[in-house]
Amino acid sequence: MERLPKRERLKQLAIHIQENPFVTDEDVAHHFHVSIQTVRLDRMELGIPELRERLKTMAERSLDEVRSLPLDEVIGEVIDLQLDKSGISLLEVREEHVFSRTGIARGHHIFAQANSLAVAVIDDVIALTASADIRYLRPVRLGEKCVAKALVKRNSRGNAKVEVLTTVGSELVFEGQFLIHHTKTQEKRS
Amino acid sequence: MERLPKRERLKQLAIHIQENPFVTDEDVAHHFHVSIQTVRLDRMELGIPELRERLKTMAERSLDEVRSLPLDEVIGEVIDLQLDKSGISLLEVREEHVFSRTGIARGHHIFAQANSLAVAVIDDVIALTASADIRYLRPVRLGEKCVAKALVKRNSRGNAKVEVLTTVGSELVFEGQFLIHHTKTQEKRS
DNA sequence: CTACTTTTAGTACCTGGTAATAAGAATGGC
DNA sequence: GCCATTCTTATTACCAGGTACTAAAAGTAG
Repeated sequence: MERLPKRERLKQLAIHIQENPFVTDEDVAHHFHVSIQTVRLDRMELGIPELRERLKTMAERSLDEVRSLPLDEVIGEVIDLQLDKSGISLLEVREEHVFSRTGIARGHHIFAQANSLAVAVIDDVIALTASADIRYLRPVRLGEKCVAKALVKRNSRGNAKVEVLTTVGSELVFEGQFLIHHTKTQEKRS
Repeated sequence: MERLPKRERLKQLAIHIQENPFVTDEDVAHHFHVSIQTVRLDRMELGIPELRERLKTMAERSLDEVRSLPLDEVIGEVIDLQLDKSGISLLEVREEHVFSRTGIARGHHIFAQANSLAVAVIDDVIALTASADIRYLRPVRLGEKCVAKALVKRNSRGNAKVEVLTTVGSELVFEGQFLIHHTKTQEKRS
């Protein structure tokens, strides 16, 4: 590739990175026959984030689809729902939830119940789990009934903190603190 | 969180990272009340990659879905297709392909035509673009007809290199070298 | 030629690691 | 209790892929 005038190079560079988002500044520099410093200046000028930031954004995008659950996809049965306040759901552990040998429920099913309830309890069209701090206290077995109780601890604009406690009988088996990002509208279901 | 015996910590740590893939070793160390070195030893032992590797994998997963195009979603009209050899497609630039003011086609439509043809020309059930080295030579305008010609330059097991040249009339407007990953089967369409 | 713009290079620092080494602490068996 | 083993922690050197800043060199236009 021949060297381009700056304006043309900026244009081509933006396209190049857009279509090769895994590319390093060094690779771009080789491609356009300029120094790495020039590439970085160009990227700044174009407002294109560095490779690691781009990867992070793409990774987040990848997770968004997994985590965004409409109400009708809450894991378990919704027993009670007080939007922006609290909720309760029930999950009976069945064959497909457990490791085949041990009869112990796989952690991610327990998490899924809690996570989906945490999202569902937020009164907004779009609500996503941004982060979670969770704890498993006891294995859950085939046939046991998990009662997840969600409590909205805090709900500022765009961010909500939801605590979910899951019990079997009176015994606590799982607890989680979920940070939920949501759009700032206050009406999800009329 | 109380300190856990190693076996229990390994188990919990695996779950924690799985469900919080954006978490740093430092955060994990705080969470489990152990040193960062211990977390790293644990991660190694569990075979869990470092944060940046995880992000990269997730980002790649994010792109996979975008890039995988079945034949019936090739952008433009397939004129000729010699599997594992060559292909030709035609794209007429319409209103929805252009910037509203300038009548110039947005680059990514041109790319999409080429990319989808490059993927389609590979005789395999699953073929994905791994990387591309492309060049726009001339803007393409509303109403112009882009003829993309793909030529398979090399096709070893799992990897193929496909060159795509796009012309308007006899004028070259775009060229690209695509590296296509594919599963190693040799029969996509019987 | 001169003023301005662009490019290049170098330095210091950042983040989030890996790898290797070694000492300290904890644990279990005799 | 002692000793061997395992686990934990810390330190050092290094890596990759940057940002931020400074300054000199090169290029461009009037």
